[in-house]
Amino acid sequence: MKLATWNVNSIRARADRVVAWVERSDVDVIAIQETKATDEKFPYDRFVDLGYQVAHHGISQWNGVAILSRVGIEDVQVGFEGMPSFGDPAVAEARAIGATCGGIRVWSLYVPNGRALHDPHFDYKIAWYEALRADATAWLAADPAARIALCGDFNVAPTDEDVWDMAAFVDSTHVSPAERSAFRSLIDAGFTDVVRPHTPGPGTYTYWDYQQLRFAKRQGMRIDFALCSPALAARVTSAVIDREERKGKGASDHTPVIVEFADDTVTSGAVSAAAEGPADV
DNA sequence: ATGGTCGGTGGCCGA
Repeated sequence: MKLATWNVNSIRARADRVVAWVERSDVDVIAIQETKATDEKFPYDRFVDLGYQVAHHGISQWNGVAILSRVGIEDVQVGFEGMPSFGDPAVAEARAIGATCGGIRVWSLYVPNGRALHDPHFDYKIAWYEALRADATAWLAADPAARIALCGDFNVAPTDEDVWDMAAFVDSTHVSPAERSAFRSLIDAGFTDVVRPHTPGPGTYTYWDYQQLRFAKRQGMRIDFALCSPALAARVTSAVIDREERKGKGASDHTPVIVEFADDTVTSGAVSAAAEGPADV
C-alpha cells in the first residue's frame, strides 16, 4: 500500500505531468497541495480515468488541496476544527482536507508560508500549527490505535540539515525557533516523520526554489512530510523522495514523497480483485 | 549582476 504527498504548484499547469507520475508510480493514495484551482476547474476526469476517487477543496486561484484514492474515500472533511482564517475580511483558506482511505485517516495539508518573520502571515502560520496540534491531539486521544497520516507541505525545515546552508537563512522563515517549535509540537503529540529514517540527510530535500538555479546547485529544503500516528508508523516498510520528478521543463518546485506500508494495511474501502473475487470455492 | 523563476492573472501578488 503506497501513500504519496506532493505540492504540485498548480494542477492545471502540471496536469499531464501529474497524471503521468501517478500512472507510473502506482500509488494508492495521493495527498496533493497547491492545486491553485477552484473545485470547478479541477481536472477530476484525468484521475477518475486512472481509477481514482477524488476529493478536492479549492475556493480561489490560491492554495487548494486534494486527496486521490483507489482504496476508497470516505468521510471527507474540509478544514479542521479551529483552523484559523486569514485576511481582511478573514476567510478560511483551502489548506486542509481529510478523508478516510482504506482505513487510514489521510490529511492533505498546506501550511501557511509565513512570508517573513514579522509579517501577519507568520503569526497566522504559528496559529495554524497550534490549531492543528490541538485537533490532531484530540484525534489520537479519541482513538490511540487510529491510523492517521498528516501529509503535506509543512513549510518548516525542522533541523539544520534540512536546508543546504543555515547561513543562507539568517532572519528567514522556515527555520526560526518559533516555527520549529510549532512543527515539533506535532511530533510531541505522537506523530512521526516516517520518511526521514529511509531518506537520511544531509542533502536530502523535497523542495528547491525555482530561482537562482537551486536544484542544479543541490540547494534545497526538506519541508514536505508524512507524519504518522503510532499505529500507522508501525506499518511502514519503506519511503522514498522522488527527486527525479524535480528534473526537466515543467516540474513542480516540490518532489513527491512516497511511503509504503505493509500489504495488509488496507482494511476497508478497497475495491480490489481480492474483495470481488470468488470466495468459499 | 545584491537577482536570476514560476503560476495565476491580466492591476502584480504569492511562493
